[in-house]
Amino acid sequence: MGIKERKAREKKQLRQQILSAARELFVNEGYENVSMRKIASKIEYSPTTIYLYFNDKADLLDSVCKETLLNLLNTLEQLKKDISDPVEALRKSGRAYIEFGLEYPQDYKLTFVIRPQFQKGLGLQEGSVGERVFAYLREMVSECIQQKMFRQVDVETTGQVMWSAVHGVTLLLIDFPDFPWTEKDKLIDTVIHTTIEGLKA
Amino acid sequence: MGIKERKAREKKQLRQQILSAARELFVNEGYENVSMRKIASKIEYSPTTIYLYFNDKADLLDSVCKETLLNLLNTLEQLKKDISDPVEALRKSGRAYIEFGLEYPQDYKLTFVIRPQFQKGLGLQEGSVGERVFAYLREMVSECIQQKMFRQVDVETTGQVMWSAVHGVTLLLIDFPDFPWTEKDKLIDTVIHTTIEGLKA
DNA sequence: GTGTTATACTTAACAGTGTTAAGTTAAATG
DNA sequence: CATTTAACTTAACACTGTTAAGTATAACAC
Repeated sequence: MGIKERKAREKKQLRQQILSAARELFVNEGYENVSMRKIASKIEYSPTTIYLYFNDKADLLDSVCKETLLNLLNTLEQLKKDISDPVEALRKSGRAYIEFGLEYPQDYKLTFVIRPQFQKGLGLQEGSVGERVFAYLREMVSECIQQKMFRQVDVETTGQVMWSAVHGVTLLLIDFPDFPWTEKDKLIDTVIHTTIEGLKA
Repeated sequence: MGIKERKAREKKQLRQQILSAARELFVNEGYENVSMRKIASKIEYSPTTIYLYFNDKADLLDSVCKETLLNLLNTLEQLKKDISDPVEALRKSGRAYIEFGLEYPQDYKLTFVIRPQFQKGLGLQEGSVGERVFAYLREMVSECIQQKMFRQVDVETTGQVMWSAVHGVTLLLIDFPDFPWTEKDKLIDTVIHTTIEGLKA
C-alpha cells in the first residue's frame, strides 16, 4: 500500500507548490494583477491543473491567507513565553502584530482587506486560524483585566479596541507610504502606549 | 459666445453623469466587478466615450474618491461650528468619521483602501482634499493640546494616533461584519473614549 | 500479461475584461 | 458652401477566470 501514499504525498507537494507560487506572485504583483495562467506557467503546468487542487482564484487566496494567519499566530505565541507582566506582554504583542504587518505588507492586506472582499461572510468561525489569533489577543487582555491593570471589565470590547488600534496604524502605514508620518517607531509606540493608557485610565 | 459655454456645460454634465454611474456601480457591485462596458451601458454611451473624459478606470475611481472625501470633509466641518469644548469636538468628529465610513462602507473602502492600491504614491499633496481632511483632524487635536487637555505636545503624532484608531475600527466593522463584535455603538464609543483618555493621561 | 478503469493532466473554447486605433457623423468656423 | 474640429462609435487586440471535452499514463483485476 506504499504507492497510494506516495501518490498522496506527490499531490500534497504539488498543492504546496501551487500555493507557494501563488503567494509569491500575489505578494509581488498584487492579487488583481496575477492571473491563473501566470501561476500555472510559474510551476510549469497548464492553467486548468490548478482547478484540480483549488476551487477558484478566491479559494487560492483563502489558502494563502490561512498560511499567513498561521505565521502571525506563531510569531505571537513565540513571544508570550518570555514575559510575565501582562501589560508588557500586551504591549509587545501589539508591536509584534504591527511589525508583522509591515514586514509582509502585501500578505497583511491580502488577509485582512482583500480576502474579506472576495470571501464574504467569513465570520471567524470556531477553531479557524483567524479566531485563534483573536483568542490570543483576548487572552493577553484578559490577564491585564484580571490583574486589575485595566479599568474596563469587558474583555471582548477591550480586545476589539486593541485590535482596532493596531489594525488601523498598520493599514495606514501600508496604504499611505508617502504620507508625512512622524517617525515610524515613535508612531507605533505612541499608538500602543495611548491605547493601553486609555484602557488603564 | 454662448454656444461654447453651453458646450462646456454639456461636457461637464456628461462627465458628472459618468461619475455618478461609476460611483453607483462601484458601490453596489465593487470596483473589481464593474466593467467600463457596464458603466457605458448605464449611461447609454459607447465604452470608449468614457476615455474622452477619464484617462482610465483608475482615474475614474480617483475622481469618485475625491467626491467622497469632499462629502466627508463637509460632514466634519458642519459639525465643528456648534461645539466649543475642543475635546468634545474631537470626540464628536471621531464619531462622525466612523459613522460616515459605516454609512457608505463601499465608498470608504474605495477611498482609503482600494484607491491607494491602484493609485500608488498619492502622498496627500498640499491642497488635496485628503490633505484637507487630515488638516481638519489636526486642527481639532491642536486645540486640545493648546488648552492643555492632552499630555502629548506633538500635534502630528497625536493626530495620526487618532486617525489610526478611527480608521481601524471603521475598517474592521466593514470588513468583518460577521465577527462577534460587542454592540456597535459601545465599541465605537469605547475606541474613541480610550484613545482620548490615553492622550490625556 | 492483457484488458479495463481511474487518475492526472492538457487542449480548446466561452464569455468577458481594459484599452487603443481608426473611422464616422454632425456641428462650428472661415 | 467647403473645411476643419469636436464628439462619439466600431472593430480589434491581448488578456482574464473558468468549464467541457479529450488524452495519456499508471494502477488494478483477472
